Amino acid sequence: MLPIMGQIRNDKLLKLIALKIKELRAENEISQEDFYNDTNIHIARIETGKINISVSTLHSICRYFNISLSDFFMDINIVS
Amino acid sequence: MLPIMGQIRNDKLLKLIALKIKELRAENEISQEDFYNDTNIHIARIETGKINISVSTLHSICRYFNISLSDFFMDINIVS
DNA sequence: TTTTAAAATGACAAATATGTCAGTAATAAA
DNA sequence: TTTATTACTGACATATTTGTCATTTTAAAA
Repeated sequence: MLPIMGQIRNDKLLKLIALKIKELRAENEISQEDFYNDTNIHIARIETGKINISVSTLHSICRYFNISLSDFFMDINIVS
Repeated sequence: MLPIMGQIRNDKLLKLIALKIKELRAENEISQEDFYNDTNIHIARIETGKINISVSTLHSICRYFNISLSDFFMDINIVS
């Protein structure tokens, strides 16, 4: 039995997700405000890694940037 | 501006996630109860697609099955 | 058909995300 | 340094997930 920690927020993961989203937004030159106006997603608190977003929310973000969820996680590999 | 629907639960996505988890559990011959005992994650309500789980929770599930998040989403591609 | 194991559903409290605004800090341009 | 833009933080109500059990339904085995 692995020492799985259940749903407890995985901060390292959230930080990487935050970074990735920041990158996508930078590449596409979209401001947080633009993003909010287009999606109603308050991305600031996501980009600071404070929020453990749902898969639906992440999916919406990926769709906005035309990237698949699989690609989104491509360079995100957490061990613990 | 795309007709993004914000964080509203994406049922089609949740169904596919549910299926994928079911598959993983079948492949590994783990019962929901075993899974629960090992992870404290109540997977039944996830496998019925009723819950829009967080990325941390999904990450825990993937770790349990030794699969990356990127691989998990490999065959999950939703348009809308 | 009865027993047994597994899956699905339901309930409930506590924690947390989400939607929405407003306000502050940081950065860049004039 | 002032102005303008963008990023970050905080707050609050509402909705939803999560943790935990218990119960019902389904399916498989005896």
